[in-house]
Amino acid sequence: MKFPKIPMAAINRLSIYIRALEELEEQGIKVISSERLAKQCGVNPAQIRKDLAYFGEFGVRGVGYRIEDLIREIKEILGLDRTWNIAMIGVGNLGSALIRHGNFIKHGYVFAAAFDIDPHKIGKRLPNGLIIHHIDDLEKVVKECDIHIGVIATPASAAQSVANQLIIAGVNGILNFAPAQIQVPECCHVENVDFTIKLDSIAYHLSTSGT
Amino acid sequence: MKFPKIPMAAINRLSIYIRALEELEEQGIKVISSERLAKQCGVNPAQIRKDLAYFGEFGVRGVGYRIEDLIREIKEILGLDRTWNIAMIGVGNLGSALIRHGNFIKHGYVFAAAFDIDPHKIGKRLPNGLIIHHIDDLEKVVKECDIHIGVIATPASAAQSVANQLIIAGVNGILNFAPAQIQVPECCHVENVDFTIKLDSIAYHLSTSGT
DNA sequence: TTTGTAAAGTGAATTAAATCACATAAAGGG
DNA sequence: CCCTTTATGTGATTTAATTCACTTTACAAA
Ligand SMILES: NC(=O)c1ccc[n+]([C@@H]2O[C@H](COP(=O)([O-])OP(=O)(O)OC[C@H]3O[C@@H](n4cnc5c(N)ncnc54)[C@H](O)[C@@H]3O)[C@@H](O)[C@H]2O)c1
Ligand SMILES: NC(=O)c1ccc[n+]([C@@H]2O[C@H](COP(=O)([O-])OP(=O)(O)OC[C@H]3O[C@@H](n4cnc5c(N)ncnc54)[C@H](O)[C@@H]3O)[C@@H](O)[C@H]2O)c1
Repeated sequence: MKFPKIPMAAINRLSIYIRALEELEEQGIKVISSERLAKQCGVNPAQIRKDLAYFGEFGVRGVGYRIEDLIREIKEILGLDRTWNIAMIGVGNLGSALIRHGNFIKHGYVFAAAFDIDPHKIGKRLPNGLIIHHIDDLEKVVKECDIHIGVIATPASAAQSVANQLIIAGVNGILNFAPAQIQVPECCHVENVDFTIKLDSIAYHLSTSGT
Repeated sequence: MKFPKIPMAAINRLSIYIRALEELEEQGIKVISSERLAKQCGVNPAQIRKDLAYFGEFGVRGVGYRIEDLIREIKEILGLDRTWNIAMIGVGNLGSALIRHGNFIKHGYVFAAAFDIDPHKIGKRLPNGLIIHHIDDLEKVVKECDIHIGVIATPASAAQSVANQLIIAGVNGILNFAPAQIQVPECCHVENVDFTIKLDSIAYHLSTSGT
């Protein structure tokens, strides 16, 4: 295959495929066809084959994909053949729930540091052992802990300033939970999570389908 | 305009526009052009005009959009000219953080009931006054409280069974936080929220841009 | 070894979405 | 009252993503 632009949607689907493949592997299944995998993921079989074809040939014609190998290959494509250290900014309601959550570590994401601006929280120790640092120590701690991803769980009003601090500290990947549109330079990649947009979409569907 | 299929992406953008418009309104601005709004939302101006054109004509040529009116119109399009009662299923880490969060009510989403299966939690009262019901009382409570949306915040292993119960209870809108692909009938609309997919996307970008 | 079959890989066709570019309409000033 | 400015609304165009349909290849059974 030549040099195609890879659709972002394809990247996101790779994550979905991994989830399904890991589940199948747990069930002891060794090999799967694009057709069966597609059914499980709710997509078109050709879609799976094309998504994978952007990166190489991973299947065996007439047989299917060896699950163990495919998981490893996709993880390599996505950069998940390593762990990623994450900084949590804003240890409130949501931030502490995320840190407490055990699922991230299973996928190689490690909360390696936490930050807040509230004097009552600074210095406190979280259940998992992390100490809450002052946001002004961000740059120092990011270096020390080799952090590459920042999660913004502050109020929306602080989101842009926190993003700026992250970028100065050399963090180029941001997961933003605040309902704010943050501006970052080219080098930085931001993903936004906004539950209310999802709820709005549900509300739209319920309204238009006569419920 | 005739009868175009409306892209789902357009619906999601309407939510984004509302957020921006509400912010502008707070700043005392009355009227805005598609160009300025587009800048703020990080999209193409023609995109905004086209998205709105699916539903009618809301602007004034040569002038722009009256912000107050446009907010009202978009809310009506999305079905946000009312409140929506929500049931939280699974009052754990994440579920309780969501219930505690004040932002949903501002957008007209009300947590009207909470459910769990853990005997230690059933009957307990949450900070906001809600009592945690047993999941088996779902159908009854859904009727009593006029609930139309269910939020699944249980472990992935319980997600499908909870979804089934929601549908039997007559809930046709589901926001699913569990990392599971749930199957529902045509009449039901599901939105999935999976943070690890977003993290995977960040990892991919960091890996491929030589960081 | 040969042959039948299953399923990956892929160029072509289709479908969908985003953007352009211009005709159109409102507002304001001379 | 007309002319200029401005920004919407939209058909045409471009770009992107998905799906189809066929070719290729590996394997297994005879
Ligand atoms: N909690 C939820 O369920 C939920 C759901 C959707 C969206 N969100 C969004 O996530 C964000 C966090 O929500 P929350 O409920 O945890 O809020 P919260 O108020 O409980 O926590 C916010 C934390 O950020 C800290 N903070 C404020 N400014 C800061 C700064 N400049 N640097 C570092 N820390 C700072 C505060 O001290 C506080 O501890 C908000 O933007 C909210 O809109 C939350
Ligand atoms: N906490 C997070 O930050 C986070 C992040 C991403 C995804 N998730 C996902 O959200 C879900 C919930 O996460 P959590 O951290 O809150 O887990 P949790 O274990 O803290 O809470 C789950 C709750 O669901 C209840 N439950 C289990 N089976 C049930 C059933 N059949 N009916 C009703 N209630 C039931 C449990 O009793 C428990 O109270 C999980 O699927 C998790 O993977 C959580």
